[in-house]
Formats: sequence, structure tokens, C-alpha cells
Amino acid sequence: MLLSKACIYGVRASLYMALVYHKDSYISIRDMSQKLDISFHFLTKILQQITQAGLMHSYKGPNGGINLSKNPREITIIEIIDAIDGLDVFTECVIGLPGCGKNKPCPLHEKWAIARQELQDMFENTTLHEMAFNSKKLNLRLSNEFSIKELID
Amino acid sequence: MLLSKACIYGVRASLYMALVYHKDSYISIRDMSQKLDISFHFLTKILQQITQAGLMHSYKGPNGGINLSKNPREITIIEIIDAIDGLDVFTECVIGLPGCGKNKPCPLHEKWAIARQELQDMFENTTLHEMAFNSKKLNLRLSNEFSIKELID
DNA sequence: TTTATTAAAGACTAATTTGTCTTAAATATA
DNA sequence: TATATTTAAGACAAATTAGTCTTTAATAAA
Ligand code: SF4
Ligand code: SF4
Repeated sequence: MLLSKACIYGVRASLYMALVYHKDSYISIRDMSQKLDISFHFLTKILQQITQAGLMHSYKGPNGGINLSKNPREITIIEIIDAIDGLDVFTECVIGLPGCGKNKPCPLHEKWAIARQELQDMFENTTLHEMAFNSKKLNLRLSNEFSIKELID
Repeated sequence: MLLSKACIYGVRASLYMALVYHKDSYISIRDMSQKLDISFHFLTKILQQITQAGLMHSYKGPNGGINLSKNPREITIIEIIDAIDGLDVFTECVIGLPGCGKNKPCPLHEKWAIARQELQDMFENTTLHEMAFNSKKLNLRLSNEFSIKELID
């Protein structure tokens, strides 16, 4: 698995937030966890990491919740990944050898270095807005249970 | 991490086997575990999986060990990965959504489907021989401790 | 035939990741 | 102020992955 479960849930939640984005209102974690079929408490902890990384804001109390700290056009997927798994996967050796770099590269280096860069580019160049826009256009699914149209109604 | 530790160790061991490949002699797991700095017992279990997948043969008793069941020119890295982690990473959704495919693809689909195919191609098109050949040519390292030249002497 | 060497098998432990639960703190509103 | 709602924090448990150890089986060679 390229990304951990926690990271995957973080990306899904971020995408949901982009779908229902309104600059000045908060999304309840409880509500989101039900819509995305993710454990409420687990999701809470994941969102705390994302919040602590500055990508979202939280607000306690009635009508509180989470919102994106900037426009979804300005948030890329790699920022979510960085907040949860970190970016090691984009710098480390695919067969786990130490000292990855130009000095003593492992045998797979030439190919892997290209592939991991492409993966990094993919996550760097995909914004939450772009994902949300395509999702709505095609009525894709963010969970087994609900289609996007059902989620944003 | 794209590949599990077990899988990574399996690939390193396979590469070592290709480096010292002689059609008719066996490599001791104990010796290999020391040269590659991998736990002997853990490596034994990993090699059992690879052996059971038919990629290597084992032989008990004095001067026994493991050897490749075909020429390293005919073994690709993906065969090792398949024997240990399986190939799910090359077919599944990057954000873990069920039902990956044309019916209800996730928002990242277009980019991820290309990237994961490239990764699969990379592992399918890299043979143990190719890795070993490049490794020897450049005197790369398979472990922290020893350079290739030290390993095959 | 006895002994030493080697892999196979499986029980066991440790570490990490994933997930659950309880309590505390902040906030809105009655 | 009292109550309900919501996130924060952290203890705890379950599941998975990683790693260790012991015993058994096969084989070579003395
Ligand atoms: S492939 Fe190499 S340089 Fe690339 S990662 Fe492996 S060791 Fe490092
Ligand atoms: S990206 Fe899509 S189609 Fe591709 S994997 Fe995700 S759900 Fe499946």
C-alpha cells in the first residue's frame, strides 16, 4: 500500500470538505464520518493532524466542526499526505536501502527515481478543487454507500 | 511504503542470488543473511514463500541452501513481489475505494491508473540479471555494510 | 551408523498501525 | 448560569506486520 489507512481517510475527508466547501461554515466530523463510513474517533484523530499542519481550522461547540483554511483550489493532495504519512515515500529507496542518492544508489535507482517523482508530481499537481470538480461532473463515489450527488444534497 | 519489509528483503535476497548465480550450487541462507544484514529466521520464512512460488529451489543438508530455479535473465522483480505482497497495489485504488474500475472510478483515477501501470511495467521489465549487471558495473551496495565487490568475492 | 549441517515448520514475542472509548475543554443558546 | 453540542486529548484494545526461537526433517560425510 502506497499510503497508510490514516492517510487515505485523510484524503477522502479532505475531498469531502472540498465538495461541500463554504468559506464560513464548519463541517461536523460526526456527520462526515457517517457519510464517508469512517470511524468517528479515528477520523477525529486524523483531522487533528491535518489541523495541526495548518490545512484546516476547527471550532468547538454547537455548529462547530472543521473547515479548510484556504480555498480548495490552493490545496494539493500532497499537503494532506505530508501531514499524515510524511513525504519519505517520495525520497526513499524502493527496496529500503540506506543512503539513497547519487553517491551509492541501489540497482533499481534509475527507474524508481523517475517513477517516484511522477507520483510526487501527480499528488503535487492535483488540487482538492480539481478532484471535487471532476467528482461532481461524473457523479463518482467517495464511499461504498453514497454517490457524490447524495453526499452534497 | 510501497512494498512491505518482507518483500523488500525478498527482492534484496533475490538480487544477491543473481549476483552469485551458479546454475548448480546452493547459497546458504545463513551466509546470505549475514552478508545482507537481514535476520536469518525472518529471511528463511521469506525465502520459503519464494520457494513455494516456484522461483527458487531449496536443498537441505551440508552444502545445501537455495538456488534460483531459472536463469536471472528470466526472472523479473514483479515475480518476487507477487510471491510476497501480491499484486493488489497495482490494481487497487490509491485512496482505498472499493470497486476500482471503469464503472465507478475515484476522483484520482485518471492519474493514478497511469502511475500504477508505470510502476507495474517497471517491475515487470526489470530482470534480476539486469539489476545484478548494473550493480556489478557500478559497484553499488546491497547493504550498509558491504559493497557488491565485497559481497561476490 | 553417527554426527554435523542445512532448510522447514510453526509457536512465540515485539513493534506498529488501526480502531475504540472515556474524559476534558470550548462554545452557543436557552 | 445551566445545558447541549462539538472538538481535543489521551488511555486503551485489536489487528497486522515484523522479528525470534525451538524443534523437526533431510542430507552429506566421517
Ligand atoms: S533506487 Fe536507489 S537511489 Fe534510488 S532509491 Fe534505491 S537506493 Fe536510492
Ligand atoms: S483511482 Fe479509481 S479507478 Fe483508479 S483507482 Fe481510485 S477508484 Fe479506482
